Amino acid sequence: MKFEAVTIKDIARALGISTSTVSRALRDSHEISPETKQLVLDCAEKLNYRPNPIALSLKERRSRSIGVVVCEIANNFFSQVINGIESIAYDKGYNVIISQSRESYDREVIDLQYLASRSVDGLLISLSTETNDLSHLKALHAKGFPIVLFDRITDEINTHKVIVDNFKGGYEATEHLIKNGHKRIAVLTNSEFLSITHERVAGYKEALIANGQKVNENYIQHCFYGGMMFEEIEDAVNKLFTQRNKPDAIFATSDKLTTGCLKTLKRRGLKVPDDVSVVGFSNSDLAELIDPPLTVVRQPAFEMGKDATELLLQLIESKRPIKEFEKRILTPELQIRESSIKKMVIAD
Amino acid sequence: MKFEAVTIKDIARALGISTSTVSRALRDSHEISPETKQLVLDCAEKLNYRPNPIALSLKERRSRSIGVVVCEIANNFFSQVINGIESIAYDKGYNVIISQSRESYDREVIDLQYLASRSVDGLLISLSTETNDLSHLKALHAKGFPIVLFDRITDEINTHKVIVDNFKGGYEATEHLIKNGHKRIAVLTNSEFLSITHERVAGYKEALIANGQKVNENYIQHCFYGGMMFEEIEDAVNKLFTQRNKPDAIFATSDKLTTGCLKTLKRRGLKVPDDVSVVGFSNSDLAELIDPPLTVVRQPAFEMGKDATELLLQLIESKRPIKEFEKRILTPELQIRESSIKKMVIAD
DNA sequence: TTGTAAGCGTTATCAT
DNA sequence: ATGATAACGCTTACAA
Repeated sequence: MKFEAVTIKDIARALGISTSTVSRALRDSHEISPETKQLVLDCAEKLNYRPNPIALSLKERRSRSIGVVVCEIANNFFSQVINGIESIAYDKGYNVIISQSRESYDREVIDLQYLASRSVDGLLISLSTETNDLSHLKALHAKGFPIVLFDRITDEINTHKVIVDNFKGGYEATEHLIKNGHKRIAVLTNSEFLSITHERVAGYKEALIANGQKVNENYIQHCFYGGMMFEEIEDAVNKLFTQRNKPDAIFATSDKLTTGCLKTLKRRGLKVPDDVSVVGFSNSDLAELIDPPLTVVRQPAFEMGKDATELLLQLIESKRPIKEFEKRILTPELQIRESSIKKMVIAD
Repeated sequence: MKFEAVTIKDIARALGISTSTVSRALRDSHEISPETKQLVLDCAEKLNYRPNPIALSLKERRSRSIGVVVCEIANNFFSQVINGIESIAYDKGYNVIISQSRESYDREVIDLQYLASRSVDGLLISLSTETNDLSHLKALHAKGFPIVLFDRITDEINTHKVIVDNFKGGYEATEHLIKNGHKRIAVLTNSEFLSITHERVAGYKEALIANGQKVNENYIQHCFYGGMMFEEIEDAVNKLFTQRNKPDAIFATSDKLTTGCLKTLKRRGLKVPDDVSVVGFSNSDLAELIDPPLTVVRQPAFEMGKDATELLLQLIESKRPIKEFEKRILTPELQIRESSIKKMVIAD
């Protein structure tokens, strides 16, 4: 009882004309008589004809769909990016096919391979935390497959990229803590494989140095899986607080790390900001309702999704090869909510 | 410079054999000599052959992809549902194509039509707030197109459905407020078109009645667009607090309404729970970190996505028509965090 | 203006 | 065991 869809053939048969005529009439070709055109259009309407996009894809060698690979959908930042992606894709008549790497290199490779085997016209990808070897992406890119990297990027592949100014985000967050008198600022961050880690930590370090503070490697805690399992964050935070010189502030470099950090501190009975101040990357609505309202670095996620998609469609639809690849750098916003940061006495 | 993909033809040519032989070898047909098979396999490997899923789709009249229509991706609840959907789809080798109605009936119709025109094998949908007329879905369903409804469903279509026990969620949330002595409990809810609205409000009303309280229609505020624009929530909350008999508690029936409600109260300078207690549906991680930690009704969103997808794939892959459609009802969890609710003196 | 036929990549049927 | 051919639904030279 599968439903048989109406094809161009059915219309042709019904009208006693050829399929090519029908096709032309539907595509509004000028080389067709107005009468026939109307006839076909009416018939198509009556039979509720819908062109088969798959047949079209086969013919045109394009699917009008783009693939998206992110580590996780259920994440404020990425779901907002996807929102941006979908908004542009919808406008341009493209489908969005989503798949999650779940921070696994193997899954990323599989996802990529699957999507790229011509079921999508191009790819938007934010690398998984495990991804160190980029041969899968390189191979694809070398074949001329349109790819745009966003958020977690790599310099090993020369294509369009969209990121926020992670250095700036890290710098400003740290600087804000310093300005409030903090002297022992720790950073809770992701895998060292990730570009965002380097950039945000670099900003952190630079802010310390620019303000005459020393970088203390013990204050830098990496969560390899970015907190996919909560215990990872818990361990990292615990490590920070079991050293002699406990930090007086923490800068968390991602949505998940920020939430996890707050949760862990609460469990340890540490008050924010009385015992320790916290600033983190966060795209959650709730940051301002948290106890106390949190100072956060907010990323223009929606815009990132839109930009990345625009660039990708540009790649897909451009006839001639792109001369130079664009690296678009958006600006993150430090949303200051004073109560979340303890004013320390600045003695010097 | 479009990359030319390797086809079965290329292998055939390279080996000087026919495409049918290649096809058979790749599909591991038994009616083929081991030598040829090995030859083909090696060659395919060498040329890095990938079957073209589009050609396959055309042939098999199935795309191995499913469509998902939700009002919004950047929403804790829905992104968690999508996570569940993706997890099952991935296991079963299906692609997930997402599109957002953005609470617009027109977009929902377009999305549906587009997805259903044979580019997906089935559809998972949670209705938009504007959706009152169901003819688009009915037509599709009547044609035998596999559809599973989740969360915001309708009884007008006889197919598999997955929801949480919204009545129970509404009942327990309200009951919890009553148990703490609240006498003037308002409800902030969605459009009257939505099933979730009816069910949750019904639970609310029933809890009131069961506890000897009267239902006050002035305490029931609907946000037609579910808070897509924040002002809507602000207006609704403001209405609650400009009547003579101001509520002493609010039950918010969705993620977005809960957040928006808290935000509005804060803007109005109303303290939770000193001035008004709040309980809401919420799937945010941050509920427990809010000030004060919020008592919420949490929905098993991931499970909902998984269940809906399983049912859909069952529909898609079943040869014979389903005898009876299943309505799966998951259980929401009332996560009580006492500090968010003011203990009122129970006088009677 | 309209029809015929080839082709997109694959598999299934029928020969050989 | 292998090859030729048709078919999936559509577009587009090329003919008529």
